[in-house]
Amino acid sequence: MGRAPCCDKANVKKGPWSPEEDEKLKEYIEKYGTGGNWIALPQKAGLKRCGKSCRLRWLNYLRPNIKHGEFSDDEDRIICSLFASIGSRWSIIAAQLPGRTDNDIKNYWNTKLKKKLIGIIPQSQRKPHQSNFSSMFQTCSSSSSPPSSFKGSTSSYYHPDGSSTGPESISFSSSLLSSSCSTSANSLLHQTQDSFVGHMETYQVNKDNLLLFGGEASCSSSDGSCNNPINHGKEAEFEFGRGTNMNCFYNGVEETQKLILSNGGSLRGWTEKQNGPWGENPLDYGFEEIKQLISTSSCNNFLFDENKTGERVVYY
DNA sequence: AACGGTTCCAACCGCGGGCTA
DNA sequence: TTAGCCCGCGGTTGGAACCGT
Repeated sequence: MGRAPCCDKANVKKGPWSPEEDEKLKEYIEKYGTGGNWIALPQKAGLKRCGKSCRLRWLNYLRPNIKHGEFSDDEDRIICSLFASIGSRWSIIAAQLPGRTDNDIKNYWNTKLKKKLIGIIPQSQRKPHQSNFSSMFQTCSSSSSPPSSFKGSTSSYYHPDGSSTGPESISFSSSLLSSSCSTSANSLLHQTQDSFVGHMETYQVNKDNLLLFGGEASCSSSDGSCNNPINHGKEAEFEFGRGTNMNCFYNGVEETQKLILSNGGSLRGWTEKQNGPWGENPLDYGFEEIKQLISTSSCNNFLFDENKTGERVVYY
């Protein structure tokens, strides 16, 4: 059973916006704001448009400080590295590029940037698709030697049938420490992804506000954030992906935490979500393939060095 | 100039998730 | 707990603009 339509489709205008409609919408929002209700807005503003259409028009075109036109090399690099890091999460990528909208970036990627990358290396040099645990972490070519806290260990893995294996060890790439990454790479170390779920036995927050796994604390997450991480002594449910940070909430205030697995830190229950952004091709070219293209292209400030990362792959 | 193919981007669509009653 | 509502996201599409012949 499908959901009810958001508006009366027979009585709403579709297609390109006229300057008059733009003016009406802009004027209304500048005067009254959105009121937190896009569905009711078009009627109040005297527009025969769907609320979603109004929202899109405002966000992608009318709102102040929207940047149109050519993307700079820096923006290209950020998009490349973020795509390699988190896939087609356009809203997250857009958040790193002031003035750009997710739609803009999506279009730019699909029409230009991807082709640019694909044109860079010949087909014969491209690897077949693969899904690799290590791909969840970005590495930096400029990194210094990794500190001891780069290695984590798992107490066990569990499977959908309830069985478990282990212990196993996982080593993580040096990019887990943002200090070893380039400035541009740092800018993308922001958003946690949701394609790996797991269970962290313990962690702690050190004086530098870094989350150190292997200490005493707890973290709970189902969406890439963890709640009440300050509570100690409990195991932590978490979910995170290719980002290196976890978004946590302290008394309702979101903070981004850098994620470091320390020696003795305990991970268990790694599962890779089926049909997640890493399990399927985000575009005609697979994520891994695009990533490889990026790693061998002009975006190579953000190299993915598979040799420095763990090789453990856990599948259903 | 005319035509057909391609590119680009604004806009649409459906879905998932959060919120609330 | 559940159902309804809305928002925001990512994928897709339609058509205008552009380009080559």
